[in-house]
Amino acid sequence: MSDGPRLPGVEREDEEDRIVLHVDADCFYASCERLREPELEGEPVVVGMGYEPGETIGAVATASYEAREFGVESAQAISTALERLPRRAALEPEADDYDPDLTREETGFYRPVDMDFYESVASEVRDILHDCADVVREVSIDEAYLDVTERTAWEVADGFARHIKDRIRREVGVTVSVGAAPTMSAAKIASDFDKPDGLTVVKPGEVREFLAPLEVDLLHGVGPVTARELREMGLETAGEVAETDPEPLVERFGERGRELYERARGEDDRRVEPKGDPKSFSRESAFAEPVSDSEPKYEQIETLAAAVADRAQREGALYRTVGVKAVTPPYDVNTRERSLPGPVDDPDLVDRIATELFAEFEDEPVRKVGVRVANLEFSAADQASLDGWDGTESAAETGSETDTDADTDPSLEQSETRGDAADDDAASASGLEEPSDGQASLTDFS
DNA sequence: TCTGGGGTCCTAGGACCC
DNA sequence: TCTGGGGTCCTAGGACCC
Repeated sequence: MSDGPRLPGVEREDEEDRIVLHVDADCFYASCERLREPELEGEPVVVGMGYEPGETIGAVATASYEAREFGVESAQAISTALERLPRRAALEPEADDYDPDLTREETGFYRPVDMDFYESVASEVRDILHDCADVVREVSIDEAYLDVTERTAWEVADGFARHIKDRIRREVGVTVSVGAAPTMSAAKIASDFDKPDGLTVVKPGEVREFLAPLEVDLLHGVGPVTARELREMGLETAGEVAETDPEPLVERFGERGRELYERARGEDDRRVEPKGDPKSFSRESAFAEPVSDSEPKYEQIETLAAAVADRAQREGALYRTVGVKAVTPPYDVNTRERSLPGPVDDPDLVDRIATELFAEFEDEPVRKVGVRVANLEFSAADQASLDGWDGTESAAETGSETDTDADTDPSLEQSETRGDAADDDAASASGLEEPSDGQASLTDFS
């Protein structure tokens, strides 16, 4: 990095010359399905979340480009997708949805999401990315930023990106689109510019020009709401945003407005950094139709609470906040949450708090419920070493069914920390956290 | 688009503290 | 008893992303 003397007054040396790649797999889930079912090559493929073969419930997670031609879109209800693109199986007379008028050409293949499989494919892609860059930020299962400043130069950046694309295609069998630019935000847009199997290089000095003609909603962070408001302000393209007076933007959108203005001008000084620890874990699930009875709702809450707590345990996370979500018709999202005085790892507590928080909605029609833990702390390593005197590694190994007895695992031990508390929840699970309010009683660890 | 699931970040008001 | 200003934490909601 510091290869050579720096002229006084010429700072931002390292801001000038980053080479950032954004690598984005093309309709990743559908590509994965084709890996194990090569017959799907060239055919319309729809991967549905919550979809079961033969059913019409769920939503489109990914549609192959062939399927998109029929108007099938991501996030669409499967029922809608099926109207636009019936499934190939409907050609068979014995199928429930058999339709004698259908032709092969107007049908496609529907598959349920199989995250475990996609994860295994993604990890092969990841290995290649880490092999090709010093810093990789994984954004999602099918998307990552790479800082390749030390690996290539602008003159040959397209060859370098091509090399990565080729390796992934050869070694894994899926195609990716790559954008190269001096900033993360421009690289992101560049990777989207020429999908699928695209490669777009935007060199320093070309960023403004590249962005200028793009519609505002192509900017990262501009969704339907912001796009509409920008249009109301007379701003249709990134170029128009770049040239406008930023003050009204800041007034209307706050900090985001400033960011929007800068990104439209190609200004983005974020470094590519590895992703840090997660901030929250959540699980949610929708009912087939709004449910008014309290029973099934509480049952779901309990299931989700257990799943979330289990996830946190497996990941070695303590949490200080437990929350629930209740989506009521037509589509009102209600959230409730409660924070504890200290971080805990306590599945029973998650269940109890979630149940209490949800009570408010027990008589209302609810179409979707969720449970969340947040304010996470990852002290698993410390905890293992401190708790480890008894040889057990962590609470993760103990089934929550069996360890109602706090003695079985010190990390689950609870202590009263507040006389007043309507929540005797007010407990800290480990002696690791020195409670800021100087609660005693947690020091009885040794 | 009548709506699936898992996340992130920002904002705004109120409580509480100094 | 009235009153200032600043900071932090908590909660609820909203927009957005994949």
